[in-house]
Amino acid sequence: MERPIDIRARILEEATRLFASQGFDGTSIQAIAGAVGIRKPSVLYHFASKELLHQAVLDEVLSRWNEVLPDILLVSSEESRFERVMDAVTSFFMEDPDRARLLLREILDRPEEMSRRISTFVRPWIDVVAEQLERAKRRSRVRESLDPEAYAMNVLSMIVSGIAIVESLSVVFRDDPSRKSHDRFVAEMIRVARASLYPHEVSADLGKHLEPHDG
Amino acid sequence: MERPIDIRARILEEATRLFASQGFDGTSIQAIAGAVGIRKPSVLYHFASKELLHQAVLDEVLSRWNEVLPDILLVSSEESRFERVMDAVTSFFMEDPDRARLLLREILDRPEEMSRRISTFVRPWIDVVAEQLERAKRRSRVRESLDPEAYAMNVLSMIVSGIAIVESLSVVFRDDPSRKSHDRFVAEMIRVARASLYPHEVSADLGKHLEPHDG
DNA sequence: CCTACCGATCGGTAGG
DNA sequence: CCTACCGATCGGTAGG
Repeated sequence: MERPIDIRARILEEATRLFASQGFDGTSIQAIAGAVGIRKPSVLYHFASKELLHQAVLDEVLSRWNEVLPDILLVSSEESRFERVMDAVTSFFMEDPDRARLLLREILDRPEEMSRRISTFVRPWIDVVAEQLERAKRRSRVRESLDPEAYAMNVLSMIVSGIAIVESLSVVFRDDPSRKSHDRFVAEMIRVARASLYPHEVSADLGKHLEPHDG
Repeated sequence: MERPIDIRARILEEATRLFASQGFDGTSIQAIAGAVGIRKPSVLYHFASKELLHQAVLDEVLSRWNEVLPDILLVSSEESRFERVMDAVTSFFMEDPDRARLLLREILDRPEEMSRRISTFVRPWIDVVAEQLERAKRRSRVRESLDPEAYAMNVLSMIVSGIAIVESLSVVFRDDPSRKSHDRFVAEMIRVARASLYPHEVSADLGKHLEPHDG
């Protein structure tokens, strides 16, 4: 039972989990090896250095991001593009909150390196979305006072950070059934993003991302 | 010139800066000693262990928080309380973005410990603000669909995270005069928080936090 | 993929 | 506040 299958993938999996929760400096190769069930030099056989393993973990997250986003930009009509992108980004990070924690840590740990990555991976579709919002503004379909680029970056930042830390924030809620306050926080995050976009009240289908939890 | 004055305060100052930018695990006592201009064991004379220094750094940030917030809650009228608290929180973290980075790192590194601290330091005034928002909702002064507790936590999360990482996100803007895109991001953050609160368009005095940079 | 081992650095102590 | 030093752990290598 449970044959090795692909040790390299197992190392990446555990490294992702540990880097996300303990940080790069807080995670030893020893700890990763232990989680996989092998010895330290075996990890270094598959990834020549800790830094290269770190790059591989980041590359995996960013390449999955690149699998999802371009399709959505192409497929969506201009009208629904922003909503679709926001839904896709939210789903992407809620699917595995370690992605959000990992990227947030990277921004804190290596701000200049991540600035370059953001230019490469984020700017292209921020540009597309911002352009669409700009046009929508001229047609008065979104608020006059909205700053399209700044708005798009704020929504992205809010989603990534929010999903990364929601578990620790949930203690504040007077709720109890564990998962409930997590969902309330995320649903309100989406409401804030939408409500600050449109000039009028909207009662859109909030909370659609939460369905998997509800059953 | 530049006499020692208070070495203990200097250690706290450099430790705060380094913990915020490199993280706890990424900062050695050696590095802190070097920044202060003393030797490693001298740091450990003033703070018996790295962990105790870490606690002292956090305690200082949280006690400054406690100096500012309670007064604002007491002084503000119920009508303006939320706006006042949001302004105070924004000012607090923009005054020294290391505070935001430090707290964000703590939430990522020690989620359970920080949950307890959040219960102690944040919940009390989230409760007050949420109660006010609840009453305002009944009087239809804020949006029907708004979840007061979740909204307050989202705004707090957005402010802390946004200020912590704004420098890395600013590369996306087509701006150039360096500081400008930083300000645009923060101004839009405040606009998003306000616009998603009220049922009607508001043209409040946005960007008042940005004055120090402009003048 | 392992055992055995490397120099460097870690947090921390002794003793002044 | 310093020099000198401790054991433990770090990332990484040799060699099979």
